[in-house]
Amino acid sequence: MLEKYVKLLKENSIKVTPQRLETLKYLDENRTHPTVDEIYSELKEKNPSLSKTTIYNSLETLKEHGIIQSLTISGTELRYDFENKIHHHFLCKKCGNIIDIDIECPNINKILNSGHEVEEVHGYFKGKCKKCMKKGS
Amino acid sequence: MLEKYVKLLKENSIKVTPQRLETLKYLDENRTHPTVDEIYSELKEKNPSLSKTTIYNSLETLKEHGIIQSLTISGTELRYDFENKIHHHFLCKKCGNIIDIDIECPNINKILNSGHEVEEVHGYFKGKCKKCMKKGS
DNA sequence: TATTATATTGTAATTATTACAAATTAGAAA
DNA sequence: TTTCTAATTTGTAATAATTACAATATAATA
Repeated sequence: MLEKYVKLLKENSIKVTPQRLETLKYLDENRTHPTVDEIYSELKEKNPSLSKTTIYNSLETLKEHGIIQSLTISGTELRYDFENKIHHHFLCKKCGNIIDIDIECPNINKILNSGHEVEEVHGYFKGKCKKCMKKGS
Repeated sequence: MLEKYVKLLKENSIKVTPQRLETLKYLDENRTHPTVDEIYSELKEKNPSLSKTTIYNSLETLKEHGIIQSLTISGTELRYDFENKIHHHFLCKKCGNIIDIDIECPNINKILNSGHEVEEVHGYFKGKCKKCMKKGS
């Protein structure tokens, strides 16, 4: 069941540890762009000796290798995304949910031609989501 | 000299205070997307009794009224921009500079049609800037 | 000029993240 | 399988950004 994640780590020459596997599994199964604290709190249930520093370290390592990506959409805390392909995000200021927006960025080529070397592309929209709009208030 | 900023505040029915004027002036004259601390440190030179909380409050008020915008590009701290029209930004991971990228976002209409209400649009690119590329290393 | 709601100040609290040393462990080599 | 070592995990302490809040001061109105 964890084979998928073992493979991911080995392909990237990253040592396979239970903490890294569980972190990956959590991100894969929770596509809600969780915070470090959300990941930590959940995983600590099953592994009480888990340290939050380990979560920080694991996420950093996974990100460095391009396996996952981090979002700076909220401004106050980092959020993580198992999906590592470029896509956009919508943050609802009302309910706090972060919604995936699957659109291409047609501007990347312009940037590439500008002489800068692009490693990350982030498209963030912020406002009130469809659901919250319907609810009114 | 500060008339420009007085006008901006009055147009938005915001009380005119020296702190707000100086904050606006600083942002207008420093298009480097400064942090709260940078703004505070600089303005404190001329006004030693200035409180950092005031800078936070002023920036929040100005942002609420759409006079300035905040950037969450770095993830660890907010940055502020006098330019309030939609444009993109490039963060160089080497030198830390944030460069304005004047491109349109052709995707906004897609989002608007999706049922979400969009208040902010952020386009962030991260990597190594032209200058740092030339320097090598 | 007097009044009042709002803004500023200063301090303390909160929250996210990083630093770091000691203990543990994954994976290579014997 | 056992040993070894570099890398990882853990736990605590430190740092940094932001927010809360009460007391004081001030802008703008009457």
